[in-house]
Amino acid sequence: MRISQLAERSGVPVATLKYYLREGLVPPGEATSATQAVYGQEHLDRVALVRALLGPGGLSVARARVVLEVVDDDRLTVIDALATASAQLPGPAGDEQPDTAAVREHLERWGWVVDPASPALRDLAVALAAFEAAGFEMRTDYLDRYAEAARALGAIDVAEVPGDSRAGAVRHAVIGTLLVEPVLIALRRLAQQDAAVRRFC
Amino acid sequence: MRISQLAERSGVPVATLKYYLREGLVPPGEATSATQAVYGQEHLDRVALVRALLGPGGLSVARARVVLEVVDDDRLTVIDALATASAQLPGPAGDEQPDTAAVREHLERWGWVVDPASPALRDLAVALAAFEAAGFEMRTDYLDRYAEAARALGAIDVAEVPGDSRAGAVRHAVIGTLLVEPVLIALRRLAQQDAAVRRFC
DNA sequence: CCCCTTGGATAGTGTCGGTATCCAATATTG
DNA sequence: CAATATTGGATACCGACACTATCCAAGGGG
Repeated sequence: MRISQLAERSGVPVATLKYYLREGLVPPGEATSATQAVYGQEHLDRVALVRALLGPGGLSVARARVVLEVVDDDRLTVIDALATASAQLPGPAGDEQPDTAAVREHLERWGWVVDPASPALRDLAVALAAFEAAGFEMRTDYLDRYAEAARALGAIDVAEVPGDSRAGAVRHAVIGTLLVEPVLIALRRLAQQDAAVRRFC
Repeated sequence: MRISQLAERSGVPVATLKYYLREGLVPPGEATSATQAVYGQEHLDRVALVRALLGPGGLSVARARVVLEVVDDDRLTVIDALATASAQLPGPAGDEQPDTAAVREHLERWGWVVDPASPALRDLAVALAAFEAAGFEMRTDYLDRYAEAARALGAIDVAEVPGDSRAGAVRHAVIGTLLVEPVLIALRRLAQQDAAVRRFC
């Protein structure tokens, strides 16, 4: 199909598709001449993925490009791809360099094995600092119960990753991690409402 | 204290404080003359809260203003305040009006009681739609396990809300909901890493 | 043959947080 | 009391970002 058809089927304006092509979020179509290219189902899928990453996923164009490059790179192992990509996932804003000692202590208590350079470590430290800066106290037993729930979630997710193909595994792990986050947030808010109704009504 | 001291102690530039005052995120200080006002500890706390909402909380200035108005409004019940405020919390982007029938079916299966008009309901439907639009399948048993974990989280949170003062309860419920989200996201990513290491290494 | 679409480049738009500047009124200090 | 500094308030400006519009020459289809 040509770009106008790609625009029509994906629901994304031609000008925006050109922008995505320019930014490297969508691979170029197969050129049939200097001013013509054809696009296939793969491009349609890719555009849908890009829209999901930029919209609900909350990624900027620059971060989405890096994530997609990682997903596309066949040389990386699943672990490496996950680590590289997760560094691009949106975390708490700011470029502070928080003290992660307390966080690493928690992880040790839970028996979690993670890369000490992981950006999620920093994200957690920043998130906890922001919580306390806003005037709340993060109690250890509260955090421990949260960690236990998170451990269950992580186990579910990793069990879900297909083991047969590297590309499929990376794609599922990276994109799944990101796009399930809004699902989890919405579920938690609904669960809070249910619990609040039971307690206060 | 005067505005320059407020700026110094909070670490926020004077120009930005003026911006927050203009936008109604921070209440005006007590005017002592036409060109002078004094600020107290309450303002310092408020500025810290605003920074947390705008930064890690991910709220826009406009949404933060509504959330703060709700928290400040003594006439609302805890449930009403939670509902009003949670409508301002950042959900998946976009202004689509998704079909929530499937989501309400899930809730019924889980036995959750929530306001059918809740924005979180819409957020969940949008998040699930985005996940599927990106080419993934959301299996019922996967979602069920996520819901079970979310239920545990919601119960923890609501048990945490102080029952003695309305203002404290609303503040804790609204702000706590929001600021714990980045903590949960970071915990999940760390848990995934741990689980991935155990599976793939 | 001739108009239409295309790829490619470039410039413009709207929003949004945040800054910078200016001003007259008022404190503070010597 | 006078010189200097600070303030509140208004307004203009800024840079980042995700598009969006325009223009152009080169093909392609009828």
